Amino acid sequence: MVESVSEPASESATRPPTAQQFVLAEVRRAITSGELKPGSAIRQEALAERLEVSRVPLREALKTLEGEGLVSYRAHRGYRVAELSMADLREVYRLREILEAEAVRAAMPLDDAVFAELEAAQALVEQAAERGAVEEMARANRRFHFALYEAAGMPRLLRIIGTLWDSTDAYRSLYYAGADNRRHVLAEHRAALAALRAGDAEGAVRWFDRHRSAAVETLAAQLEG
Amino acid sequence: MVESVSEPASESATRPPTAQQFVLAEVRRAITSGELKPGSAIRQEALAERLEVSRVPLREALKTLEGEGLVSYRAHRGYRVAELSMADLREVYRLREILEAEAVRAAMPLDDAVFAELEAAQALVEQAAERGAVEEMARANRRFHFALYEAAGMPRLLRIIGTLWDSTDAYRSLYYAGADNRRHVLAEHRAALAALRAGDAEGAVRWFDRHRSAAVETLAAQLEG
DNA sequence: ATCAGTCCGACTGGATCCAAAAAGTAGCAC
DNA sequence: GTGCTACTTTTTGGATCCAGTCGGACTGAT
Repeated sequence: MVESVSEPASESATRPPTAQQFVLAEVRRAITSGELKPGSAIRQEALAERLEVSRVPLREALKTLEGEGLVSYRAHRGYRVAELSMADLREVYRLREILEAEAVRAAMPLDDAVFAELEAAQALVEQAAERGAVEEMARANRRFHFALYEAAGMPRLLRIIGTLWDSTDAYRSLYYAGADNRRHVLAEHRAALAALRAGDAEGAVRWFDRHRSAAVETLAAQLEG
Repeated sequence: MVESVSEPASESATRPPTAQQFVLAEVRRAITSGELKPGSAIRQEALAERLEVSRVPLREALKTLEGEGLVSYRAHRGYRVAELSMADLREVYRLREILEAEAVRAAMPLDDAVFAELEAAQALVEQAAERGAVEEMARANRRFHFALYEAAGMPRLLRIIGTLWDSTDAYRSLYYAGADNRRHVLAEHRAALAALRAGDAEGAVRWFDRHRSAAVETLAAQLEG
């Protein structure tokens, strides 16, 4: 890799101030994008070399990912990319159902800034869906949901929901790959947004529940078949 | 430290197979027991020396604790023992309310082995309470609650609840220090257990809610005053 | 041919050393 | 006396090196 001396911000966005943060972001991306396959062993030396750092920051990043459940670890055997069983997938979605409902309720009533952010994010989701840009849609979708969850003002809840999302990110892109699914997402977002505008928290919660159910059932069918 | 060659199990229980696991357990204990005070900086060199390991395994243990929210971290400034604001404390208890209710419902109906474990744990809680053994009571109490939550068969949920407990462990001991509080705990446990025996999940959930409310309100009064 | 035991290679775990960043301190100008 | 700057100290971040463990391959016996 060519390292510019005077311009540190050469590659995508600014590179984090420490190697472990850089590695953390990079490995998380590789896992959630499916580039590193579930169940596969992580060879520290090889991966560290590929990222041009030593094993020390890599190991610290892996410890963080272990805490998030993205990798599993056994002493003297190293790290593996975590595998999600069907039971795990359903558990994650069940927990999201409970926790995101709480977040939505706690976020109400929403102020104008939140609505603005929700609408901006939704516009991006729509654009990406139209173009079939799966990765971009996943990003915009996350921004949409988390704009709402952040408004709850519950940092720990936000963090937990975030880790639940991370652990299923690889599957989410799979879901967005279907054009029908993308249409569903848009319709559900719009309906939830309308409920939120009407100040109807329970209505929005119900739409988000449908939103998740549709995703998990589709994925379950796809993965089992 | 004197290391026996033939008998590795010299100090309390068997020492973990890796230094980082040993350090993790030790630092977690020090934080949850209040030995390391909230807000204080963690000097890696000093702490590593005290535990007779190098900074590397200590740093990996701290990364794990960061994931659990027991310490906070800022690049180039190091780790600090996390401070719980009143808002944090209330958020933790609110999340526990939601998640533990889910665990109780999912655990029903309980089989005999779970009842046996619950009763064994409760007996220990009663004994410890009578003797005013705060630390021991905290341990037995945790065993009681988690026997129930484990029965839900939801590993991620169990883990999340565990981290929420960890983050408030230091306060829990404070609560148990009051004789009145200990009496409350016993009564609430007994009532919840009776509801569980009757197959009444919602009744048990209500008792656990009271259980937590009593604790958080008492603590709030104590900490604000 | 199968299985037990041993050995060797590969990989992880940990210690030490070095680099870089932040915090503290002293000196200087105003 | 105050505020800024340069320098020193302290502490964290990272690289390299060594030790310990695990798993598989090889050997030999039954």
